[in-house]
Amino acid sequence: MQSAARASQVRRSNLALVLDLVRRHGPMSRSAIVAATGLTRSAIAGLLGELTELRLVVESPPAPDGSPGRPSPVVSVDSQHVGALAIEVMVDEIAVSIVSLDGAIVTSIRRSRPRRRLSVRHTITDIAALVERVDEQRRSVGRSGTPRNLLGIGVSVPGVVRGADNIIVVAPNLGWVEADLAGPLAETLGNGLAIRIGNDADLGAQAESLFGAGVGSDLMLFISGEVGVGGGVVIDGVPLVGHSGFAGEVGHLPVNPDGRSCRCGATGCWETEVGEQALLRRAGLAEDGGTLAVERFLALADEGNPLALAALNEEARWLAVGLTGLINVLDPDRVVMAGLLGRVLPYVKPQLDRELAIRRFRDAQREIPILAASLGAAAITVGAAELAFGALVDDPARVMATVPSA
Amino acid sequence: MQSAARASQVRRSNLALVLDLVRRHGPMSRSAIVAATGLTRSAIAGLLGELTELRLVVESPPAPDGSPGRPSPVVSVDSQHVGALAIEVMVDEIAVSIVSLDGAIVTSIRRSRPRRRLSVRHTITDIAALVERVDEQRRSVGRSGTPRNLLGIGVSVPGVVRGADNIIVVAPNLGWVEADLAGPLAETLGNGLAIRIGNDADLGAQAESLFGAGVGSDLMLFISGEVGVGGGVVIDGVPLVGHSGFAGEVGHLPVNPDGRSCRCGATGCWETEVGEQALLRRAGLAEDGGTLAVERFLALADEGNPLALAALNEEARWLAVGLTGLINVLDPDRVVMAGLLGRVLPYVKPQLDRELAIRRFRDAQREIPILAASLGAAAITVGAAELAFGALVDDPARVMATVPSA
DNA sequence: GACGTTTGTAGACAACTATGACAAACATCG
DNA sequence: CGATGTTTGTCATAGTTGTCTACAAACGTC
Repeated sequence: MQSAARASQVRRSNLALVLDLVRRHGPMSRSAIVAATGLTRSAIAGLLGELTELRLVVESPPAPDGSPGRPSPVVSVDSQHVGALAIEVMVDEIAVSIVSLDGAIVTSIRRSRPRRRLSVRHTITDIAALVERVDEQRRSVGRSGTPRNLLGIGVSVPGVVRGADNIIVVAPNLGWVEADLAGPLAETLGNGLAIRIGNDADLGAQAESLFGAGVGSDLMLFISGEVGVGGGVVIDGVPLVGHSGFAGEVGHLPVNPDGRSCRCGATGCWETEVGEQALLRRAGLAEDGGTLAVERFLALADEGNPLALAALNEEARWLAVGLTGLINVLDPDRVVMAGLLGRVLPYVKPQLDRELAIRRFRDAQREIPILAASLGAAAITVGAAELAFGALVDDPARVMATVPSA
Repeated sequence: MQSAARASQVRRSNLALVLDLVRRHGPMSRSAIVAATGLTRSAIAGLLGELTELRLVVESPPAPDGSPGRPSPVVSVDSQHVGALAIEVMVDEIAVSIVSLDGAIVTSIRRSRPRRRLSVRHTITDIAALVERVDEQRRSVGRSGTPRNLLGIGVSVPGVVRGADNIIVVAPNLGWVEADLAGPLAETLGNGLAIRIGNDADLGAQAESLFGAGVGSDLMLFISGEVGVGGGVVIDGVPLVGHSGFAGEVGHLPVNPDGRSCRCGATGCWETEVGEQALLRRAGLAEDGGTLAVERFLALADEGNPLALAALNEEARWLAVGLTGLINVLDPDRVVMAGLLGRVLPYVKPQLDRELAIRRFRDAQREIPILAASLGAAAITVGAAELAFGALVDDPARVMATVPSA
């Protein structure tokens, strides 16, 4: 049940509303905020005063734009005061970044790692080392663009994460089952920052929804094809989490009962038909070739290699099958494809559109835009940081009360 | 974007909250409302005073229950003052009912109709005649349980409805395409009541969520198998409508690329594998046998007829395939099956559970309850009425201002 | 019948936004 | 260049709402 509204919640809600608006929209004039929110000038003045005092936004002197009337000062997100630590755990790499409140990646360090260091314990050690280096950079003088305070830590993981207790239920490519990363990591880092874990595709989805190809969408379906195929659904800017935090696992949509058996134990999952390995296999390349093989494949496709084109044909067919189901169930206003799927989209788009037109039975007039993600690899970084910013956007005053030099 | 909070919206929100609570929970003591909402006794007193004045709830004298302390009066929904007209358009039948605010069906008239009267024009004529009769009953003296004011009209249709303009995009079994039922119907009835149209499965889903097997769910997946297979998703009591109002069309989830071609033009839709016709066909009965054949089939299954049991086996298999996908994408806390699927559920449940356990790859510990709907045919009636009550639960004061004898 | 407990009521209080008047900052026009 | 009209920020005031506190009412228990 939604909780009851109190008078004080109004302030909290409006504070969050304005902050969220400026974050999504980017720098905007004070009067534009008045227009967008419907609140009065006095109310906005009060809210912006508080947000400025909390050092979450800054007001710049107005820039006369040639229209009559007194010009309105421009409000932007303050990128100097608070930021978040974004940690990305991938199969062959670990990355630690600092993201400022406006969604900019300020610092980022990536380090590849051998397959034998995939355990949770090794991962934590490696993360701690990178965090140390990033923190040095942050503290070092001369770097002025860096936020002075970290609000929290967001971790992206290629696996299923239970929202309730931050436990990684299963991460097939890492070989993790019911793994607790957040607890030991917090202990190791020992900086008291709150840690939240999220599924990489879900985080990418939220980032694209906030700052990328999903801006303005009321129901975005996000599909990310990396080694596996993941997905996320964002409704009016709010990620669909599901009952246990598992929503969006589109990779294991059954599409082909006669298909190959999947890592998950089932048969004919979407992932086994449209994932990286399927694409490489059909093109006659090594299934486990990784990034190199993918680049090779894309080059072949550019050259018009028949085997590669045939593989893309199959890809389009199976993409259409899965997308049809998802579109029928969710009725999104757009589909955003990221990772490998975003890269092959230009090649498969025409056939994909044709197949979708055949398979979707109603309202064929309206074509659902299928777009490539626009943030690239940054999406997951920004999305992970959003895990830490979430509390802030929910209740700015409460969170900032815990920051030292507020 | 969510709109800004104002002081007056607090009142509106809390008024709606309390009304919604009492509607969902049923009669409850005033102190229970205080506990459930977290508001103070004074605040609840004010809100209940207003709701009582609006004649939406009634307070009965407290019934001492043996516990110490002053007993609290019992608050229940006032079923006497406002109601809604629920109209169900089905293939072989039309029904018009009056539903009171507490979700009780007060009056209901059903009339079967021949296949040749399926056109929109005929449908409107038939509805008007039934509404006339229902209205007579309502006005007739002696019927004291009937609400004195109708707030609006909700219409359930077995087809895809575009939320924005109330247009029935397509209703395959009625042969309708881009049909406007609401406009002409409003003109014919001429009573000025607002008409809203909804998909039958969506409405059933909402009703089950409010008063049936979905009570207390945070993400319910509802699947209704009548002639076709429809579905609905209800998140925290709010139906998922999608961008255009099409969400929940699970019947056309592609599950079998080698399957039969579907009415929708695609191939291997879930509906063609688990729908009524598939079940009858596999049992060796006439596909188009309708209700009679279904009853025959269930009788055969009860007797242990091998062909019927084999058909149920196949049914369970394909149910599992579709459900796996939906569960992976949506992560519901329960699945509610209605119509024919609800009736065959007891037969297929064991095998369905086994197949789901194999196919679902993670968190296998937690079994997702699969329940039969508990409202039966009443679900759609109640759900249709909810289309009319929706505005009330959203902003009670505004809506009641338009009711005459408020 | 006294006591403790729970609950409804009433008034003072605090928090918030709305309203309206006024001053400041701009463009335009003569 | 100055007068005029427009837009905007600021300030004090008013209105609405829920909270808090004290008190009375209604119950069970001893």
